[in-house]
Amino acid sequence: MKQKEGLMYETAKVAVNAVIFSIKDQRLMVYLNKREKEPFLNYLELPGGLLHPEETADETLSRKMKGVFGIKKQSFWQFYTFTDPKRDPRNRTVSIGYIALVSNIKNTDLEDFYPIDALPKLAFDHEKIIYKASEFLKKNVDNRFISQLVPKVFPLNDIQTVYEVISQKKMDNRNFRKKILNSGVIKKVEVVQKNVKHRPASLYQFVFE
Amino acid sequence: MKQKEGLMYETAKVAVNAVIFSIKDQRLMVYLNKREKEPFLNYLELPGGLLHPEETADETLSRKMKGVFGIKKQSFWQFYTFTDPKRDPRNRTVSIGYIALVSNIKNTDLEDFYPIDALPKLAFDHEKIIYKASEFLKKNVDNRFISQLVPKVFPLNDIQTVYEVISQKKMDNRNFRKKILNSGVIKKVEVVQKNVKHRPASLYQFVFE
DNA sequence: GCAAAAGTGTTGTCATTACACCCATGA
DNA sequence: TCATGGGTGTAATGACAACACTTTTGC
Repeated sequence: MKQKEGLMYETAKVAVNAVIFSIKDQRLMVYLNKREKEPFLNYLELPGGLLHPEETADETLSRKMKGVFGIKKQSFWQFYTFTDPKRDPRNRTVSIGYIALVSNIKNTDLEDFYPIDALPKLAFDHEKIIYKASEFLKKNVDNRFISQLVPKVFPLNDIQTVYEVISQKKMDNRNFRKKILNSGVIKKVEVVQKNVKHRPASLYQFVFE
Repeated sequence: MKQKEGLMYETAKVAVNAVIFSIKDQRLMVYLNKREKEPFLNYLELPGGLLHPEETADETLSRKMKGVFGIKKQSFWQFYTFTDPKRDPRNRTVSIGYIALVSNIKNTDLEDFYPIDALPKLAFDHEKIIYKASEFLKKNVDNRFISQLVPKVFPLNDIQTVYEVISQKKMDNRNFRKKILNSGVIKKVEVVQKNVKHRPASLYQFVFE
């Protein structure tokens, strides 16, 4: 139960990795970059990076996410730390995993999102990190998360789709509407959809203080 | 979004710390040791230690917990990683926090458990770690956790107390019994309490496969 | 008028809450 | 016989599930 100091203890690099989820065409997507150097040259990988000397992991993530999809401080969550001694073949690196959720994907970024149910082989242990992240997400389906995955205003049916994709089950449309409207977490706004080739939907927004 | 390699990145020591909870006299208790060296000489601290070169954090924790309260592999959970650059005044150390739950405290160990609502000043950031751990516990009240906090067989009312202490609210005794019995997670065993100076209680056990 | 998605109510079942008294034992 | 915790039932309320058709728009 006591610690011994000594030469037997190594040090490690400490990294953060962000699993940035979004939803497109009723599929859960994750943001990946192509590696441009060894190891794992040309493999896809999660964004991330090493902690600077004076930074907390949250600060590292903020820095790395600056300007990316408008991800702000309150919209990411630490979910697990990966410590397999062989996870980086170069030297020992532990990775602190974060989840972030984004809604408004610019068209230029769209090609960097991949459906999580059909990923190729990724760099390092990033498949494992993504798997653990989606388990976490599913286990914590909650309006705070959901609200990150839709734009500021949205039709009710869109948010139902988000619930369905994350929880991986279909819901009854009437029951869903009753429940979310009675819960008081969303309210109607005074504009409606335009330029859709069907009946325009009323739009809603979350009412978090 | 891309990583740059270079001298600007430091390395860090990586530690685990275990927040070992138990319940005594309807209070949530945590296991602490007295530090026998600087820094924080004579302050109380959480048990833990540094990762060895070939270990995952889980393995480090298993090693440290070997023989301690009979804590086995399946009975601890990683909950958060602490990365404040100043959390250890000697050198940079990140700490991966784990929760463990124990029920059978031997009398000789009793004095090492402290009620979490009246802790003195602790070593390092261990107060913060304990706070975060109890938040996690409260948010994840669940039979898998609860079953770790009671002996193999127990009276129904004991387990109600455990629920009450963790969720921090009182429950109605009749409703609690109905609910837990209907849920099918516990079953009666064929012995009853003895040597109590009141009506002896029937005893139950969890029925996890 | 057709395609496409939006929107709407009722009923049955089940889970949750509130609530107060008698029982079995040891001292 | 008293103190201590163990053990029990019923009624009201609220949440959730199942279920099918009409509405509004663009083309």
